[in-house]
Order: sequence, then C-alpha cells, then structure tokens
Amino acid sequence: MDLSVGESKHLQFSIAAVERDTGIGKDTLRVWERRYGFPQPGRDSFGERSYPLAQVEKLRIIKRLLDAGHRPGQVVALSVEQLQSITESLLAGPVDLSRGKGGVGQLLDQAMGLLRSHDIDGLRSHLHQAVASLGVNRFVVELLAPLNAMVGDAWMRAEIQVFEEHMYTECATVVLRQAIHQLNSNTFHRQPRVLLTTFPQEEHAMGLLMAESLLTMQGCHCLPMGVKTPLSDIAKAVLAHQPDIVALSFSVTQNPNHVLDGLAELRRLLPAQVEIWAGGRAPVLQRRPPAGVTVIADLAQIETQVQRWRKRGP
Amino acid sequence: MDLSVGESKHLQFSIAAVERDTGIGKDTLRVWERRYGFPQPGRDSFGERSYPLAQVEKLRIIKRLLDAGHRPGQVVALSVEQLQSITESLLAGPVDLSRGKGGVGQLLDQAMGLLRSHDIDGLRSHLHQAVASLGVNRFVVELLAPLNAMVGDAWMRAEIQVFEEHMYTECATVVLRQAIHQLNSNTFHRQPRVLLTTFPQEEHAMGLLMAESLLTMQGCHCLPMGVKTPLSDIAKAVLAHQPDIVALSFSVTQNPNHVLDGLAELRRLLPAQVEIWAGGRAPVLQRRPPAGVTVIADLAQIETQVQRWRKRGP
DNA sequence: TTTATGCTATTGTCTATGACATATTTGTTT
DNA sequence: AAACAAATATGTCATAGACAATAGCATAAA
Repeated sequence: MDLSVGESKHLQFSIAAVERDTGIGKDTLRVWERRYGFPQPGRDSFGERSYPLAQVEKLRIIKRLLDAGHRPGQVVALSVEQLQSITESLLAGPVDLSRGKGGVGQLLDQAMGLLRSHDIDGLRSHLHQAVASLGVNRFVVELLAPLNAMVGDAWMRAEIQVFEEHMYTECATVVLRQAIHQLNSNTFHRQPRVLLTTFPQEEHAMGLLMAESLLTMQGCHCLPMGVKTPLSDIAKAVLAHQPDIVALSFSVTQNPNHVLDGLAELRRLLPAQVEIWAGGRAPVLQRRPPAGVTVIADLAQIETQVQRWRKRGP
Repeated sequence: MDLSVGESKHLQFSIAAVERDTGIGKDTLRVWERRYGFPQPGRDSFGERSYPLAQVEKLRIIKRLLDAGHRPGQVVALSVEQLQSITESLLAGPVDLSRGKGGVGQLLDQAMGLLRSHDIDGLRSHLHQAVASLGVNRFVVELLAPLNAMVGDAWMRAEIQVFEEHMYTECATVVLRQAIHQLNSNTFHRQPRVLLTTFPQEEHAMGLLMAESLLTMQGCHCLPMGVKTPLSDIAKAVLAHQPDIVALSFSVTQNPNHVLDGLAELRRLLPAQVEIWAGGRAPVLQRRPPAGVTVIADLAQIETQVQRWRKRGP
C-alpha cells in the first residue's frame, strides 16, 4: 500500500521523511517542538508524529534562512508571513548577477522557460548549443551554475515538481558529460591529478561534474569517483591512485557539523602533501573554513587555485 | 583541544562518525549494543560512546553480510574469524558464467584485470574500444551486463574495495553515456516514447542506462528521469510527457514487497494504455510477475518487446 | 511437490525527557 | 573601541521502553 516511505496519500509526513526532505535531524525536530512550539505535528493512529505538508514547507523556508545565517530562536517560532518578509529582504540584497553579462541572462531565462514548459528535448539542444557558443568555461560558470541555483531555489520553495527537477538534472548531466568527454581527447601526462567525490551523505553529483569540467579545462587529470564515498575509502583511493588533490563537493542541505567533522577527519587520514579542496554551496564552508582545507568559494576560483598549485610546484 | 566530534587522535570514533562510515544508524548501533552485546564502545570523558577502529572495521564486515542477506541476530555477535569464514563461504558459491561466448570472455577478463590493477584510464579506453568493435548492443548485453554482475559479486565477497567499485561505476557510466549520445544524433519522431526511472529506494542508475542504450538502439524516444522518483511524481511526469511506456529498473537488493506493491500502485495511478515495463535483477519479478506489468527478464528481451509494441500499434 | 495462510521472533525506528559541550550573544571592564 | 567574562542558545548524546514491519517457519490446502 503506502510504500513511499513516510509520505502518505494525504500529504502527511513521518519524522524520517521530514528529515530527508528538509535536512533537519530528527533530534533537532523534536527539540524545536519542545522549545519553540514549532513544528507541531499531529499524531497518527500509532502515536507517532505526522507532519502536514504546510509545516514541512514552512520548515523548508526556515532551513533556507538558517543557511543564510539566521538563528533558530529568531525564526522558528515566526509565522509564514514573517518568514517570507525576511526572505524577501534577503532576496533584495544579493543582486541577480546573471543579467547584463552579455546575452547569458537571456539564455538563462530561455532555459527556465523550456524547463517550465516541459520541453526537455528543447532544453537539451538549447544547452548543447550554449556549450558550443559560450565554450565550456563560460557555459558552466555563467549559465549552468546559476541555472542550478535557480532550479534548487525553485525546488526549495516547491515551485517546481520533483519530476521536473529530475528531468532537468538528467538533461544537464547529459550535456555536461558530453562536454567533458570532448575535452578529454588528449589526456596525457596532465597535472595535477585530482580525485573527485563527495561524502556519504551527499547525493548531488552535479557540482562534482561542473568541477570536473573546469578542472579538465585547466589541464588537470581527473579521477572521478561518483558520490557517497566513505572517508576510509577516500583514503584508500588516495593510496592507490596518488592524486595531488582531493576535491569534494557539498550542497546547501548538508549538515554543517557533519561537513566540518568530516573534513577534519579526512585531513587526518590523508598525507599532508595531498591538498583537500572543498567547494559547493554549503554556507558553513565560508563561515567557518576548516584548517588544512582549501575552500573553493566560487567555481571561477578553480582556475586560480590550479594556477597556485602549479606555481607552488609538486 | 581538537577533540571535535568525530575521531580522536587514537583512532576512536564518535557514534556520529560510525554512522557516517558504516551507514548504520545511531539508534541501530545503540540497540545492537543492548541486544547483541556488540559493538561495545568505551566511553570518553563526557560519558559518550567511543568506538575503537577495530570495532568500526568489524561493523563494516557485518554491514556487508547484511547487504548480502544475512540477519543481524545471526552475525552481529560473532567473532571476526567467524564473520570472515562466512564471507569465505559466499565465495565458494556462484560459478563464473562469463566464458565460452565468443571472444567476449577474454574482453571481460581483461576488464577485470584492469580494474584490479587500478588502471582506470586503461579500463575506460578498453571499454570504449569494445563499444566500437562489438557495437552498442553486444557491448551492453555480452560485456557490460556480465561485468556489472562480476563486479557486484566481487564487492559482496569483499574482493574489491568500495572505491574500486565507485571508480568502475563512474568509468562504465562515462562510456555508456557516450555511446548513447552517439546513437542519439537523429532523434526525430521516434516511437515508442519511453520514460525511464526507478522507485525511491533504488539508487543504481546503471541498469537504467543500459536499458536506455538498448531502447535508443531500437529507435525508441527515451525520456530519462534518473533514479529515485516518488510514485506520484512518476504519475505526474506521465501526464506531462505522455509516454507510451514507463520502464523501471530494480536491483537485487530491493525489498520484494516494496517492488510488488509499488508496481501495483503505479499500475493504478497510470492510464491503462501506458505500459509498465519492469526489468533488472530483482528475483521477485520472475517468481511472481505482477498483473498489468511487462517483466523484462533479460536485457535481450528489450528488442523483442519493442517489436511486440510496434506490431500491436499505438 | 508446491503454493497460500497464520503464528512467532526478529529488528529497526519511534517516543519521552534530561544532560551538557560548544557556539553565539550580551554585559562589563579595561 | 577592544577584550574578556557571564549568560543564552542550540544541537547532539544518553537511557529505556514500545511497537510496526519484516522475515522465518510451521501448518493447511491445492
């Protein structure tokens, strides 16, 4: 019957489902309820918490604000209207940096339009064309990354369907992998060697692919390992393949403590001469950069960092 | 000073670190300790569990056996030696089914050899060459599918490391996606339209990609959606994209009841004229084929089924 | 022999409340 | 202002009990 773990037909969510959808841990959800009076889930026939969709959506808004630097005590107890007004004020701040840069803003809007109208084939050829006209570098930095952000935001606000997000991801993946493949024609004796992967909790492969494309552009030798690699296996892979750099990607939803703990532990596991690069949209990386780890705040920084590594010498 | 949550200097792990490294939840770790007497972590100065490295490694062995179908009560309390002897006994079982088919057996062995010697670049070009010489169809059916099975088995028996499996998957994905891309050059007005995805529990994307390549070969119009799509979103996607067929892939590890219930539920959600095709290595599909669902027992059957659909007419 | 049905044991996850280390803010004193 | 101390805020861990879902097994029916 009800197999989609946690979510019943009437849009009620179990605590585990809420943890998955919002990235907020079970313990935290319970303690917020105790301390701030929100969320206030109902109970199902077994006495277990049952979160209505509205509360899950509110939790998603709250999560966004927390990622932006707000503290739980300030925002968890607020009403949806108050939360939205705070969100608005955030949106007013950082200006849309996509417009005005050549015609890329237009390409972005076209892509979003194609996605919204479910024209996946159109979107794919649109993106293919964009790679051809912009080149891989500008395509990734100016078009794909902002587009990802837009789609991610739209998903957080439940403005787009899950299946639309899935199809977008698949589509962008196809185009990006194709671009990487074409760059890879003369792969001989390239430096530095970069091992790419994510931590076990991280499912998003897109950031990794974008990094791979830019690194390959810069003449690096990439060793992609896909997502969700246990730390000890990252260490074993480093032993086997002797990369100069281990590059990790983190999405917004990642638990800050897990990110920092994981990076600290990995730093301990790896030889000192192997650099660790951490990139992605996880806010904690900027706020509290961990020791012994190079934080890549921005995709464009990859170029700079590779040049730094080359100057430093192997 | 740097006692930060995670691993201390003497290779001791916090419960959160163990959860991250083994994939076993905190609650489960505590309840195993209570019920089976293992693991038996020490306590740090704050009274919190502190797992020595040896126990974490034993937990990894246990996790592998659980994935292979053993039950916690049978294995959690055993000694490392006993666990290893069970792992050995897994090794004795299944016979190599790869040999004897033309020269493909040799290609298989070469691929496994390259993987074992960590020559990922060599493996990639080996596979690329195989696509070129065998053609996509034979490459997938005779080489990639058996190779997947071999790697999966080797992983079950702990003959290869997790990171090797990750690198293999990434490598095979690259080659396969490239092959699909080249097939896709003239994608116009193709029939039938096939939507490809998996259920929410299913993470493996490889089966889906193999199916996509064969379907594309047959002249189908593929709408790939990646993995882990909730049932309701599959239904929404069908509404939006009007495919003739929904193709789903299931790996061995899937819970049989979830598979059957999910297929029944999906059948209810979709219009009758939309066919549901279920393929993959999940044994329950052969044993109890669900009503209203076309079971693809074998990759080679895809060709037959497409021909049947075409004859039946849209 | 094989296939359904019901019983029992197993197993993961949920509940509740309390404690406390760490991070952040606030207040006070140079 | 800047620096330090005190006070809050916050996430995570602990204990122990409950129970739904799953799997294994025995029994009955085809």
